[in-house]
Amino acid sequence: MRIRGASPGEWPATEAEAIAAQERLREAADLTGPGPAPDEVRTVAGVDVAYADGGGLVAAAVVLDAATLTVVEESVHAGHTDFPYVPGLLAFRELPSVVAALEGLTRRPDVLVCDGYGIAHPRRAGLAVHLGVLTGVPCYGVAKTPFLFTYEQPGHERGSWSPLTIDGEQVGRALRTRTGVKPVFVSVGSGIGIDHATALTLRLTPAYRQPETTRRADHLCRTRLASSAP
DNA sequence: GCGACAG
DNA sequence: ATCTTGTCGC
Repeated sequence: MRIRGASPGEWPATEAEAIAAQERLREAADLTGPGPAPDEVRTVAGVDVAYADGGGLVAAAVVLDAATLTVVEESVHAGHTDFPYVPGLLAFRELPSVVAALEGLTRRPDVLVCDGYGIAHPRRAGLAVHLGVLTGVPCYGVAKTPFLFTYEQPGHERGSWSPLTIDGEQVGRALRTRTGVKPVFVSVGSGIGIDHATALTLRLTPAYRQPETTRRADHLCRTRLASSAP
């Protein structure tokens, strides 16, 4: 898929620049409307990155058929990053390689699912917001561990959820994807509402806590990194 | 004031 | 994220 505006020319080099860029980005997010309903979603793409020592990395994008959860297409990109991991600035570390992996796809998926957060973020500009704005593809995030918000434990049953709150504002949901298993944290990025994001996530989790999209992408980049290690 | 903090 | 042994359960 082709991605516009991914020019590395004005990529932030410092934390201050990155934070300023996020303040502007949050204005660009499309947080209106429900976005595509699960039944309208034909293909879903998952993205993930695996890191080596010294900045080496492999990014992967995997497109699944939303109905059968079958792999339709895969793309990997081996590269590196100089941006360190800083809580709140994950996007600047992962985005360039993720975009490169997405550009290797021949199709434009209907929805994008990534690791980490969307608006459940200190500046409402998590990785899913960046990706959604940059690609124009409806995008949301599914994270495994809590970040900067408060929430009540959702019900024990698969499908139950509770709101994620920052200063009284709802920024996502703690969603139980498997009965009796720790919840995941869903927050929208751009182009899709939390209801459809929640419903789609449940369709993507027939057997495991994490969405199949994430599992496939994780396995792909991890395997590729291992087989290319020194 | 200090620490914690998606991956 | 990554580094790691054994262990419980289907």
